[in-house]
Amino acid sequence: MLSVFYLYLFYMEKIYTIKDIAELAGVSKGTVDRVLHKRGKVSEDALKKVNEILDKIDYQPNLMARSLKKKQIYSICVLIPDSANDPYWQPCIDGINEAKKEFKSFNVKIEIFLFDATNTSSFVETNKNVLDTSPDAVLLVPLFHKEAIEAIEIYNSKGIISSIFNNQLKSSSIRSFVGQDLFQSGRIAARLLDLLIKKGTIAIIHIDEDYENAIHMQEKEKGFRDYFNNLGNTDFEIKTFKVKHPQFKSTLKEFLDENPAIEGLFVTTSKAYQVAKIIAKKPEKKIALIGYDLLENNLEYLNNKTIDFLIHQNPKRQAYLGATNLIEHFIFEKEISSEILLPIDIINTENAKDYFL
Amino acid sequence: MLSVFYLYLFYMEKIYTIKDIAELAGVSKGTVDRVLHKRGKVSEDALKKVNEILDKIDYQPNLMARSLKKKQIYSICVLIPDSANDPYWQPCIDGINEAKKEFKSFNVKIEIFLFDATNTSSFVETNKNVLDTSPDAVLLVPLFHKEAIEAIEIYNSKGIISSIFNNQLKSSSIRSFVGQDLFQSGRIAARLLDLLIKKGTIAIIHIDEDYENAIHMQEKEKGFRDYFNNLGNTDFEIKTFKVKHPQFKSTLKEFLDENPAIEGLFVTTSKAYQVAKIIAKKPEKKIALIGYDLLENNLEYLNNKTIDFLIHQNPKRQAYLGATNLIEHFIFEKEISSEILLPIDIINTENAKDYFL
DNA sequence: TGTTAAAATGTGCTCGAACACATTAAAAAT
DNA sequence: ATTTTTAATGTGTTCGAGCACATTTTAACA
Repeated sequence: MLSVFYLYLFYMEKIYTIKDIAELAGVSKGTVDRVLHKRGKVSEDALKKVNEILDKIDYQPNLMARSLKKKQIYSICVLIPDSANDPYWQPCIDGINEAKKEFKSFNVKIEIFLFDATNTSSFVETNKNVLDTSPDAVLLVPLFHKEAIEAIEIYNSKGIISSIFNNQLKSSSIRSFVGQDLFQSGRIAARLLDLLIKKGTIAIIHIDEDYENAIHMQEKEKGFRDYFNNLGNTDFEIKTFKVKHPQFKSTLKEFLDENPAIEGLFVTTSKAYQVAKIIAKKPEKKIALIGYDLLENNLEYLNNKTIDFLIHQNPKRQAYLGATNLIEHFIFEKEISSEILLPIDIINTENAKDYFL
Repeated sequence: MLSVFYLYLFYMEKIYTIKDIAELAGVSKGTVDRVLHKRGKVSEDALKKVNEILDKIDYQPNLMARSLKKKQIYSICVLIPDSANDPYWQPCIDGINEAKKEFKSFNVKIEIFLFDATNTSSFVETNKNVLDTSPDAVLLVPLFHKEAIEAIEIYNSKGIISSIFNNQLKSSSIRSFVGQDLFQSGRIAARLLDLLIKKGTIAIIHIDEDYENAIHMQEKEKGFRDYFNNLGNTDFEIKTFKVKHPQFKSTLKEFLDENPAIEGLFVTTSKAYQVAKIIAKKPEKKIALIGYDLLENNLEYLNNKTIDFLIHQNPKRQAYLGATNLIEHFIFEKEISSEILLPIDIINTENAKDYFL
């Protein structure tokens, strides 16, 4: 019964055009256009008549017609670390290419610029190259704090929109950040270990890279400790272990030998496989291990159950959303979301392959 | 150096129009149009000339212009169970509305039809109503096997595209399915329990509803058992416990009392909270509990740690992807993906809120 | 060869928004 | 009162694809 009425409304929902408004207001479409775009040269009388109509109806400009007319091509440059040095970044490139493909028939050009993640000057240089193309927006991974801020300030002064993803960075010149809540991410790891083991020592392992991971690791540790602090008195002891790459193997072995009570490990970077390699050789005792990112190496140890869980930072989706946020701003005049926080995916042996979309 | 060359290519990448092709081939745009749309009435000579050009260039029709011209409004009807009876379905409605909003400026009208999940004839009736609007496509949750097949056959005979989501259903008339791999979903639950407990009895609990969950539950059980079978000889014993709603409480209590060795429970439907309510009253022993879906009730018991993990079936995204798959077919002429399997999200206390996007 | 039918090709308008340009009305200056 | 200036309003073209219709070319037949 009622559905007939709704059906009626459904089909009645008129889509108004500028011409419709002009006729309703008794003016020409030129005048309506001037009102809509506040171009002036409209008498008070005409302005009132048009606004009265606009108040009454819900005018939605036809975006097809608009972007057909506006021949402007928006250009977006994306700066990502070269995946040759670190496979973590490959999904980002895939994500950008997906966005590119999806919007290929629209007036946007997206270009990827790769830089060397181990080399600050490569980052600076690449930003210079990007600037030379004078794009409308830049999406970048701000690996190098100081240099990123500098680059973003320059973009901002030239009216170029900058968005970042993967790494958080505070600056009023940044229009958008896409990433994860790292504090929460640490809490998730803590909750998982809390379920896996009941007592003993847990170590937070920071494997530092050549480039800046400090903020990442600190936030994760804070969240991790926060979880156990809020638990109240438990049978857990939590230690932090920092290590740089070269002497990594021997020092970690030492650390484990010195702390026989260790029952669980939380590796705050994507290098859990390096830890797994070591503890896999100690089959006398199963140590719970949690790490980050679906790298080949990590998956290998996940599948042989040396790693219990991996936390997925979803770099592909981060890059994709960073790009589409900008694209949709340009072609659909959407607001740019200032912060997009992705869900933090928990991965085990069985759902790992699902996340390679 | 090299980048200058790429830059050049980048800006040179010409976007061809039908007019361009016509000029290049030395024919009129009408002829090009006939070739592109295989409308016939083209001489072999002209066909060859146009195809030669088309082979050389990468012609991408301007979708703005196309959808501006084609005033046809595609209509898609979506059939979802009413969330008044089962809150599981509310996110589906949200997902459809999101798709609706996203594509509101395009020539698509999406209408949601709700039916009563506990009532077969409501489903049949709603399908009749949908048929009366003669839509271009139907997206439905095929809760009732036989009736769904029948409805889909009718749609097919009228040239209406049908897609399904949430429940798998085999029929050659179905163009698309969006859902999860339920077998794998069972394996994930198994892996989680394998990590939570080392030995003892594990029960698979099927809480049957009035409507058809049978295939769902069977597949999940198969996957669950498959995981443990492949583990080889373990200290686990796996039991299955089926129960219908009315006598639920007492029979489950009985079952637990009769099986004191039970260490873990896997509830194959979204009713884990009902089990949690019972075991929460037995604090003398922590029983590991895994269930499905982020319902209010489930989250409550997840947060007080009676439920250890929930598996997220992502109904919102299922509905959203089901809709966009069809929408993009109509407006961008994309191929309809015949099967979209969503990742199976593992939820604990800490990442639960992330999944309410 | 001339006439007609059929096939092939080309032309021109439309969709809605944007904007340049033409036209008209009102105000200011002579 | 008439011209000039300025403000206000209207008209018409463009974007690219799609399609109806007009026109031309070729084939068929008397």
